[in-house]
Amino acid sequence: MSVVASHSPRWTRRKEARPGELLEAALELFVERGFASTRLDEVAARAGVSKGTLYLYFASKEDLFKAVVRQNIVPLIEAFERDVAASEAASPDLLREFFEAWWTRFGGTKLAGIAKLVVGEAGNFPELAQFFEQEVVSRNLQLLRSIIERGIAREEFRPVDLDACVNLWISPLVLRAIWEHSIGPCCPSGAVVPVQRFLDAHLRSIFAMLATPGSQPLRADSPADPEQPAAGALG
Amino acid sequence: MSVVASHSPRWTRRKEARPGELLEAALELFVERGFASTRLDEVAARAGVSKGTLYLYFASKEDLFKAVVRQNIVPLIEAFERDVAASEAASPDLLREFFEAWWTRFGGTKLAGIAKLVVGEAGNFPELAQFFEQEVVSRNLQLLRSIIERGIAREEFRPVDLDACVNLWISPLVLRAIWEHSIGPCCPSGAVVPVQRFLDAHLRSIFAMLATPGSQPLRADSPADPEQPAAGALG
Amino acid sequence: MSVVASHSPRWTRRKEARPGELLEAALELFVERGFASTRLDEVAARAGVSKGTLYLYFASKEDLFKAVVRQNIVPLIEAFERDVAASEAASPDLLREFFEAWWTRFGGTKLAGIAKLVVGEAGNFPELAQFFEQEVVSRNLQLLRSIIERGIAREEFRPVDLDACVNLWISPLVLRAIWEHSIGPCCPSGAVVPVQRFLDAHLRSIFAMLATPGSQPLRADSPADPEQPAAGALG
Amino acid sequence: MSVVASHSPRWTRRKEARPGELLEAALELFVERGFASTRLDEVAARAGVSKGTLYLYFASKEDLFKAVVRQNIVPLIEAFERDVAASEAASPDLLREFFEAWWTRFGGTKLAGIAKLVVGEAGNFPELAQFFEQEVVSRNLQLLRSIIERGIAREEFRPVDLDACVNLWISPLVLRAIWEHSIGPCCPSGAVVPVQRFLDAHLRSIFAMLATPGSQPLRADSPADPEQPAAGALG
DNA sequence: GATGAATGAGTCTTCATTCAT
DNA sequence: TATGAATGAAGACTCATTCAT
Repeated sequence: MSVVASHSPRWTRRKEARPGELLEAALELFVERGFASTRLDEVAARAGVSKGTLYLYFASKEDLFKAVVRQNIVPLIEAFERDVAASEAASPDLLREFFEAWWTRFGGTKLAGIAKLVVGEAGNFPELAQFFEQEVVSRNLQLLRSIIERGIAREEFRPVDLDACVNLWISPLVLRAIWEHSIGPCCPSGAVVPVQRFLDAHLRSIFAMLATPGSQPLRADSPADPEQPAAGALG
Repeated sequence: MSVVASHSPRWTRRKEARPGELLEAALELFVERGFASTRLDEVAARAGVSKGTLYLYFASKEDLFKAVVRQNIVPLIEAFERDVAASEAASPDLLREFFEAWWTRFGGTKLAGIAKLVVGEAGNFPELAQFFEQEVVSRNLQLLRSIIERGIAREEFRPVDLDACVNLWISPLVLRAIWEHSIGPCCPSGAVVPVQRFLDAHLRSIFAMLATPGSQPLRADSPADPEQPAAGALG
Repeated sequence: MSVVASHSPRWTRRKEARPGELLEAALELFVERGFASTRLDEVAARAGVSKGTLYLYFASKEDLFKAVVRQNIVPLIEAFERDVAASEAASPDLLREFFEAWWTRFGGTKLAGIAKLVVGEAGNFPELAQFFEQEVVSRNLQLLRSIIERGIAREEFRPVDLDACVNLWISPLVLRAIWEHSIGPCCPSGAVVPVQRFLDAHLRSIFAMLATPGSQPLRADSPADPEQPAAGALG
Repeated sequence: MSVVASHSPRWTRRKEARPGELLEAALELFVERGFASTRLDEVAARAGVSKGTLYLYFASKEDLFKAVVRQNIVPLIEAFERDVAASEAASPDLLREFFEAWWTRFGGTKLAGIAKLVVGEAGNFPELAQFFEQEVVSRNLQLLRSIIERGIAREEFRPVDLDACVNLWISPLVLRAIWEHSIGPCCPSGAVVPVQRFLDAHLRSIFAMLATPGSQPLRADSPADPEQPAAGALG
C-alpha cells in the first residue's frame, strides 16, 4: 500500500480552511534552505499568518514538510499518466512530447525543487524518500518505459535495454532540474547550455539509439517556439 | 616504553592525525544528515575526541563543513586530470576508461556523498556551491570535453555539440552517485539497474553518436570483471 | 472573569511589564557581578520569566546591558536639569540643594550602581563608556557648573576655576556612590562617615572657597532631618 | 590579622622562578577587561610563556587575580608610610607633598588600575575587596589623617572634622585615578582638566579650610615642573 | 479560529584546567 | 620545568511548540 493512501491523521488539514499559502510558502523555503534551516516563523510570515495558525493546519514541522512533498507532486504525475495513456500520437512524437512536457510541467517549475529537497533530506526522512521513490520516481520511470515499450511493440523503435535506458534518459533532465534549484542559482555566469539545446541534443542521441534499422532517421525536431511549445501529443 | 602499560591514559596527543579523523567523521555525518542536523557532539564522538578538541582544528561548524568539501575532493580531480592528460590510449578507449574510472574513483565511493551534500546545502552556502562548481563540476566537465575534442581532432569521433553532450553524458553518472547517497539507501528493494549494465548501455548510446560514418561500430565493451576493472587507459 | 480560578496558568501575557522587570533584574545583577559574570538564566529567573522570554525583548546580552545603562539614567538627569533650570532660589541654597538632591535621587539609590558598572566595564564596552560620559557625566558636570556660574554672575559667589572646581566638588559624591556599590558592602564595619556629615563638611569647604570677600559666611546648614530632607530649592 | 599576613599556600609562588612577567601581564589585562573577560591564554601569551606554565606558579585564575592585587600594592603603601613618618617638613609642605606623591607614585601609574579593578570586581571577590579596604584604603586614609593631625597638633592647621575631611580630600584623586583607567581612555577628547591644575585647585581649597585664623594664607604652590616634581618632603 | 507571548530543550562555542609528552 | 593538546562543564542563543487571550 502506498504511503499516501494510508490516512495518517497527523497531516490531515482541517476542512474548509485551506492554507495553500502555507504549503506554497513552505515549499519555497524548504527548497531554498532545507528542512532544519527553515524557520516556521518565516513560513508563517511569508504565508501572511501567525506562527500559531500554522499549528491549526499541521501538527508539526515534520508534518508540514511531508505535506509539502506529498500534496504538490502526486497530482502532477497522475495527470501526466493520464495524458500519456490517452495519447494517440506516433511513438517518436509522443516520446519527444514527453520530454518537453516533463520540463514544462515539472523540471522548469518550482516543483522541481521538491526533488532537490527530497534528495537533500533523505537521510533525515527515509520514509519520505521511500514515498517519493514509489510515488514519483518509479511512476515517472514507468511512464517513460511505457512509451518506449509502446514504440517497440509497434515497431516504431528497435528493442533496447529498457531498464538501463529509461534511467539513462531521464537522468539529464532530473539532474538539470535539481541543478536549477541548488548550485545553479549560486553561479552568476549563465555558462550552462540552454535547456532547449540540451533537450535537442538529448533527443537526437535517443533517437539514434531507437531508430529501426530500415527506417528513415527519426526526427528529433523541437517545436518552433521552444519556450511555449504548441499543444502537442500530451495536450 | 613498556607495552604493559599499567593505566590507559585518558587521552593521547595526536596532533597530526586529528584533523583527518575529524574530517572523516564529519564527512559521513554531514552526508547523512546535512549541515544543520549534524551535531558537533556526534562528529567529535565519532572521531573519538571531545567536543572541545574539534575547535582546536576548526574554527566553527561552518569551517569544518567547508573543509570537508574542499579537502576531500580537489586532490581527486587533480589526479584525474593528470591521468587523462598522460594517457596515450585511443580516444574510444580513453572515453570508456574515463567513465569507468569516474565511477570507481568517485561515484561509487563515499566521496560522492559530497556532491549530494553540496546540492542539498547550496541554498545555505552559496559560496561553497560556487566553489564546488568551479573546482569540481567545471573541471570535471572540461575533462570529459577534452577527451571528446581529442577524439574529434584525431578523427576517431565525429563532431558533436560538445557543450550539450558533455552535460548529457555525465548526468547519468552524477545522478546515480547522488542517488546512492540519498534516496537509494532508503529503498530496500534493489530494484535499480546494476551500475555496470547501466554504464554499458550508456557507453553504447554514446558511441552510437560518436561513431564516424565509415568506421566499424565503436565497441562499448567493458572489462570482464566490472567491479575491479583491469588497469586500463587511466592506469 | 472568575476570581476563584481553578488552576493557575503556567504563564500570563504581560507584554508591557516585561521589559521593565527584566531591566530591573538585570540592573541588580549587572551591578553586583559585572557583565561577564552575570548569567542570563539568573536575570530571567529574577524577573520571573524563562530564559527565552528575555530574547523577546532584548536581542542579546549586550543589548540588555546597554539598555540597563541607557534607559535608567538619562530620564533622571533630564529631570535634574529641568529642576535646576526652573529654580529661583538663591545660588548658595541652590548649590546646597543640588548636592542633597544628587545624593537623594541618584547617589543613594540603586542607580548609583550603574556608575560603578560603567567604570568596571568600560574596557569591554568603550562606546557605552563614551555614551555615559556624554550623556551623564558631562551633563552632570555642566549642571553643577551652571549653578556656580549663576552664583558668580549674581555676585553671590566669588570667581573660581570652574573646570577644576566642578570636578573636585562632584568627586566625593561620585566616589562615595561607587563605594556603596562595590567595596562598601564587603566591609561589615560601618566605619565610614555618615553621608550627611560627609556632605556637611563638603559644603562647608565649598562655601569657604566661594564666599565673597565682604559677605557674611555662607551657611552650609543642612535640613534638620537629613535622611528625608524637606522639599527645597529643587522641589 | 591582615589577609596578606596569613600564609595561604594557594598563591605562593615557587621559589627561584619568579614570573613577574605573569603578574605584569595579568595586571594589564585584568585592569583592561576585568576578571571574567580576561583569558589566561592571553595572559600567558603576553608574558611569553605557555598556558600550562601559568599553573606552575598560580593554582588558579582566582589566585592569579588575588596575587595581582596583593603583591603590587602593599609594598607601595608601606614605602609611603615610611616616607611620611620620616618627614621633618612643615605640615603644609608635607600635605602638599603627600598629594603630589600620591599621584606620582600611584594615581598616575598603572597601579591605579588596581583600584578600578577592585571596585569593578568587589561583588565577585568580597574578601579581596575587604583586603583592599584594610590594607590599602584604610592605611591610605590613615596616612592623610596623620598628616593633618600632626599639623593641628603643631598648630599649623586649625582643627577640622578629620573623618570627613580625609575622605573628601582623597576622593578627587582616587576618582581621577579610576577615571584614567576606565572611562577616560574611551573618550578621545582630552576635555578633562590637566592633573596639575586639578591638584592646584584642590590644594587651594584644602588650605583655605586649614588656614589658622591669624596666619598668612597657606600657599598651595606647586613645583615649577609639575610633571616631574623635584624630590620634596617625601623624597 | 487566530494570535503571538511564553516556554525550555537543544546546540554551538568558550575557556579554565589537566596531563601526556 | 615547560609545553600545548585535550577535556568538559558552563553559558549564550535559537526555535519548535504550547497556550492564555
